[in-house]
Amino acid sequence: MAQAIHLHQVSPLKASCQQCSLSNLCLPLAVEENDLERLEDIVQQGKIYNRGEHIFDQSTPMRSCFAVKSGSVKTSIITEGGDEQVTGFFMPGELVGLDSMSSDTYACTAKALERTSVCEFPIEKLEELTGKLPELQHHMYHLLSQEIQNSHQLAMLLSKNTAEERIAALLLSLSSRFRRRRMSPTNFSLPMARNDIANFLGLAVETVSRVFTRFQNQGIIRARGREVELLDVEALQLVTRDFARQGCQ
Amino acid sequence: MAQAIHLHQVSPLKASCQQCSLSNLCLPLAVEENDLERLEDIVQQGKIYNRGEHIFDQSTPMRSCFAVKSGSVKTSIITEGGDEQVTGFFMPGELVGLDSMSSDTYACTAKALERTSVCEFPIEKLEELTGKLPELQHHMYHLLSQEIQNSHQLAMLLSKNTAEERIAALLLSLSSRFRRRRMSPTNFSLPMARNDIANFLGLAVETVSRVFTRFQNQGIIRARGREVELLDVEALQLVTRDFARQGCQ
DNA sequence: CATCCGGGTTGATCCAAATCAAGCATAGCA
DNA sequence: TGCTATGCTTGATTTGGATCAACCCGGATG
Repeated sequence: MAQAIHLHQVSPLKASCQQCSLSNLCLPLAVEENDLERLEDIVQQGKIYNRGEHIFDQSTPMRSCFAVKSGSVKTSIITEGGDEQVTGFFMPGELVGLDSMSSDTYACTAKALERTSVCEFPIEKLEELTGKLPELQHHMYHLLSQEIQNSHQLAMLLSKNTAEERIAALLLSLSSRFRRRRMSPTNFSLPMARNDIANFLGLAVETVSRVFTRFQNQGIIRARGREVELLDVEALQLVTRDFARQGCQ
Repeated sequence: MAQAIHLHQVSPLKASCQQCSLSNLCLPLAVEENDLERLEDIVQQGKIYNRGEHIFDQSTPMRSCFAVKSGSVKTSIITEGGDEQVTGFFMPGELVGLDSMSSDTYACTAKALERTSVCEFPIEKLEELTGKLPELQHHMYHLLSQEIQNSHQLAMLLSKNTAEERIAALLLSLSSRFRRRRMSPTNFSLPMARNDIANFLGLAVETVSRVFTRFQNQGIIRARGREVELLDVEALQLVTRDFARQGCQ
């Protein structure tokens, strides 16, 4: 292990949540400054995964959840039939594996969409720590419930909205997540393939492609491969809202 | 300690999880016998709601989550446009409100589908207690993650499955939940209207109706209004294909 | 008792998106 | 340099379920 080489040095494996630029998005935000090292004690920081590598696999023993440090992660369920259902995309500062929290085995597979580094939180130690730090416990509950809400939101998108609305919603979601990280909310590169977008949104790849070009022709976005520029955010928001309004007619 | 007043009486408000027939499905299952009264201390038991009454409302301050004691509950999100999206049905022994856990306001509205009694767990006290009882905390995490998984399953159903598969899956889910309660898994009455089923599964009412009669003509079920009899469970499982999961515990 | 009304069923028509089918661009590789 | 694989786009055709429309039934109401 290349990492072992570094061990006798200035302990690069010892996490330093304080210095992490994501500390205001990630778990540290819920921890008092003087308790922070207790969190740092249980974290294993800096694991790197290459594009396509699995961080954990569905049905294997659940040991940890993971915070994305850089890169991005896709989670998906594989059915017995071999069908894949993408259940989420995770960006820096976000926690992966919450859907398997306190389960015996992972409920989904997590795969790096690009070169990705993560911080690992062993579940036993995390549970133990949340028992001692009410703020952290509160935050964990909040994250978990948030995840449920997200999923309900997705279900709503899938059951009630058109292809255009779904894609507009995804673009806006990504946009706001980039903004949170102080990156451009209008000019970013999609971490995932069209295929993954289609799967996630319950569409055929062809439909995703068509909607992208339609948006482009309308001057709402500009897209070249995975590079995307949102030219008219208002229009995108309008697309997602129009449908909600139709209920009134 | 106000509850102590009632203790020498017949204690109508004092919860008695021990005697509750659902204790092996509900929160008490995670609590040691000698800690049980700490759980009982924070519960407000026996609230009754009539058909159609709201247990809590979306966007109002989140105070408690609720265990269904008898009857059944429907949760739904209302969009700005007035659209309703049913997010779940809850039966005795199940916890409602987890999607709003540790949020400021409720993320959905919970409505009694019939005359329903619930036990109320004030969220602050519950959080405090889970900090002291690791088993209970573990169970809460488990319930929350389970809820995420259920929602992912629903998303998959909505994005990949046909009308017949969705309805078969719902019937099987209800069936297994009745079985857990030691009730007939093949002969029960639906707590919800066709309308709610349609909304929940992302279908039109007409489609739901058609599928029911189709199943009936195929001899898979017998349905008269809300009364349902599953005549051929194997056939139903076959319809759902790789969607055989969804069992709990 | 007639009426009304919400919930449920059934039939006819239409449409958004899936599917089928090519073709194109880029990257990795021998 | 060409070959293959992979991802993306575009066009033609098909289809599952939505929508529109009518009707039925049973229980509540005046």
